[in-house]
Amino acid sequence: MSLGWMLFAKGDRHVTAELLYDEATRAKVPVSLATVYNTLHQFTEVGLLRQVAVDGSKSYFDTNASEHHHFFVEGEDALVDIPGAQVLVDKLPAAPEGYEIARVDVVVRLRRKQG
Amino acid sequence: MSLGWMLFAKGDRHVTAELLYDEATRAKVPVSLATVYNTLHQFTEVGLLRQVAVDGSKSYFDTNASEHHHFFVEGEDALVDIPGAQVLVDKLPAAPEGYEIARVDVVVRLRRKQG
DNA sequence: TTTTGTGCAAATCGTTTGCACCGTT
DNA sequence: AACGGTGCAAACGATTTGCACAAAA
Repeated sequence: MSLGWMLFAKGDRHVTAELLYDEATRAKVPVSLATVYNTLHQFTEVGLLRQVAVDGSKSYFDTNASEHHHFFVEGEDALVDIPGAQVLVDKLPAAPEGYEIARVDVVVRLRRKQG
Repeated sequence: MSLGWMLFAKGDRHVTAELLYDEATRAKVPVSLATVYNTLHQFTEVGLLRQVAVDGSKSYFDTNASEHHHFFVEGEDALVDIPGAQVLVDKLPAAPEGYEIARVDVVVRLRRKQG
């Protein structure tokens, strides 16, 4: 419950399990990391969160579960929403026989411009 | 070297480290998993492979390093190329100040149709 | 007392790293 | 003897799981 409030009270956010864990700890809510994971998964199953896989290691949970895409800043590991309307995917290929499209994820990978 | 042959002899492939490791073991090429990882990373640095992050856990290496996107079958963990020409992303948002777009990844998540 | 829910210690799994070994200069 | 390259055992970090405890029936 407390975790729920932390997640959704502040508007759209992208959290990693560890980030939420630290936040909870700082807020003197005593939970273990495992509990944070379990809670995040439960919210995800119910459709309140969306799990975003963007780089190999950690995974992000997005409190904005609606259709939209992401910027991902390499090296900084920051994830930023792109409003759904700003990306338009044309010409989606047909799904192979027997399968249907569950979701389309677009990740725009950013790199800090040098100079 | 042997790993290189395994990877590129069979045309376009998507391998996980573990898959390549099993293959090598079966082919009586004695390597450790760590070596497989190191080798995959070296190939990637040199631009012969492309690392694809598609779900939180394992990561895939694609022997097709050119610009193209992927189908990903949930539950089966299968990764399939979509020829580059079959996906067209319109209206890319501008990169935020100070950043440039490094790459755009599109993952079309598939689910087995029931019935 | 049984049953159901909750939280976490410990295990798991993919991945990385530091170092030992060996051939070459 | 110093150097460079290669492979891997062991460490690591993110995530999952099995189980112990507690409240409800």
